[in-house]
Amino acid sequence: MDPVAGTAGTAGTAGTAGTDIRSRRRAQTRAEILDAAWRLGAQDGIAGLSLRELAREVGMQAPSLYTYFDNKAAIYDEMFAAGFQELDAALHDLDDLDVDGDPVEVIAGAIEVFIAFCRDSVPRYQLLFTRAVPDWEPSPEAYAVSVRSLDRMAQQLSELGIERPEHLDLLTALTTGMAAQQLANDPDGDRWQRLSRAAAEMFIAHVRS
Amino acid sequence: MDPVAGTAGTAGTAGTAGTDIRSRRRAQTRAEILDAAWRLGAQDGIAGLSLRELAREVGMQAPSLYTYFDNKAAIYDEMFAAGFQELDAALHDLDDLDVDGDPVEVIAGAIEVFIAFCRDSVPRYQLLFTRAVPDWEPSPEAYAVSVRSLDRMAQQLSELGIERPEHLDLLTALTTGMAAQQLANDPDGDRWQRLSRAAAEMFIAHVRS
DNA sequence: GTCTATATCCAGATAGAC
DNA sequence: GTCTATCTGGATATAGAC
Repeated sequence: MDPVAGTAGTAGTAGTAGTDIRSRRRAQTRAEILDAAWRLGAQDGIAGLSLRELAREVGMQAPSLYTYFDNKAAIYDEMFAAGFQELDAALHDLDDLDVDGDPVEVIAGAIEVFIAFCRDSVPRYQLLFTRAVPDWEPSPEAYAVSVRSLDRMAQQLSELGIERPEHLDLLTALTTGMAAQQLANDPDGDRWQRLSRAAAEMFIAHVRS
Repeated sequence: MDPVAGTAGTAGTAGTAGTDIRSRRRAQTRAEILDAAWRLGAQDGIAGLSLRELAREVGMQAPSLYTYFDNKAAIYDEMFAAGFQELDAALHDLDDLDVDGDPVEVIAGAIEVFIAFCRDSVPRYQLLFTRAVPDWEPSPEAYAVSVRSLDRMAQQLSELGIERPEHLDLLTALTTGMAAQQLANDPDGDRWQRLSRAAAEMFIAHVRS
């Protein structure tokens, strides 16, 4: 009943970082629910997620989910924010190459990683980068997470000398377009992913011209 | 009651090209229904189309729609095929430039036209180029229409000397990516559309290298 | 915290009278 | 060809017992 190693959380608040035994258990159940949501999203598309199914997947009845999340939109919100944090992590590894890397190598790596990230979880791709879920859009808080993530990407590019907005816009169109084509038209192959280097060469040549 | 200028259609068949008075009236009502479907799709997203709403929009009760279409999927199918025929028409005008045009000009024009086409009708864009409608995919017949349309586009590009599959794949990714970014992030502006020429220059320079 | 039962609302599709 | 009435099945969400 007492805090084990409390830092800030008050027992019983809605935070996910509580250290109280109860809140730890609660956080774990929430994580299980979100895991199950990704799993179901991979089966029926993220837009097809139903709370009944989700509850069954974690072995409870649908109304019990409301103990852990305010509503369905809150579940999407948490998944959305978590997805961008995973994108940050995936792109963070590229930082090692930034220092003395050829821009072509860095951009090629970034495109490659981005497409791989999208392929790694189709429902995550749908939730983060398409408007696949009707009647839902990220809450301001969740949206802020995505903005920060994209800002960091722009920051990394500016360190390569790519700073003109037109260039950034071209690159985002190219990269997201390649990912979209890959998932839509060759989900099990690498028809667009293997063009990452060619795309990077094309783009850098344009920036330098 | 008698055929007016019959060519082939038998009165009462499912064809849309009948010349019988009855079948002409039927074709017109079908067209009205499809018009209304595009209109509603612009309001709530093409995925949110409901047969009840659609019926109300054309002044009938929902079950009456089944006189004109087998089911909801058949409505989507006709809209899908019609959308690609409209794309053909939009791109057909570019043929005039093909003969002696600079490839950069032709590609820039094609990108520009494609983005404009997508912006011209968001629900059409959603239906043709995204997987926005859950539990629906085009029938083989409708799909064949889209394949023919894309084949024609590839044919036009090969006349410009762009024939390597890798180049076609890069161009489709770039073009669809620009359209997607335009609609998602600047629906009322031209932030990506105005980059059509820059994108074309970038692409052609790459092809020539 | 979990359950059963239910409220409320919506969907696509069919039966059968007129 | 159009209608009313209905079937069937789904959804999110809440009330209240335990």
